[in-house]
Amino acid sequence: DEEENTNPGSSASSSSVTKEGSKSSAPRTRKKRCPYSKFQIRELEREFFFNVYINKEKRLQLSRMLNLTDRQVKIWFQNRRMKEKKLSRDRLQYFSGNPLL
Amino acid sequence: AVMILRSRFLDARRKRRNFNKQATEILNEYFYSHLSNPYPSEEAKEELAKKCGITVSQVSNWFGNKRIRYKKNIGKFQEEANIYAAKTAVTATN
DNA sequence: GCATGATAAATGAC
DNA sequence: GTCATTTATCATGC
Repeated sequence: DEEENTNPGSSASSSSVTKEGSKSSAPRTRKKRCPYSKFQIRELEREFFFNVYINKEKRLQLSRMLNLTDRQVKIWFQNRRMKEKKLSRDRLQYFSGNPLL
Repeated sequence: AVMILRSRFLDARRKRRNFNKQATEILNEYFYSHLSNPYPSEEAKEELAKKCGITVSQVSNWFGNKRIRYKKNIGKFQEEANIYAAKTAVTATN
């Protein structure tokens, strides 16, 4: 069930140029949200289990393996840490009878 | 036992349940009375959460969804906007 | 069948 | 780095 990620421009070695190579620092269109595949998530989660903070070396290695950009892996770890924090807050609230009342 | 509870909790994250009508009223009242800047402060969120009987995260989710869905189709919410505008106008005159 | 709440990528403030 | 947020997607309610 592993549909590989057809990331627009991720594999392409050429077209990573900002449009209109001339002067206009164009208001870059926000990158469309692209859900990651099960395989990508598993590998990211596996690394997150070992260290919540990933170093630059492993980040580059992981980005190549998963066909993601270095920036995407970095942001994934940031979001994942926020998710972990939220889960902790929710667990606390869940097991305490009286959170905010 | 704890593991079962924990797993059930994690699975229940996405088990959506609609808010009751009163909570939706309160949230909409705030949203349409702050339409120019529908970004409640952290304190305002906590108070809304308390009044609505939901969590602060749920308040944030509601405003996030409301802002973008309102912006994406203002016309669809026009009737709703008029209702709450009239409601707040009445309370203002009293 | 969409409305709605929650979550997952992506951005930007700080 | 954190963190509120935007946006699209997901999963459910009805």
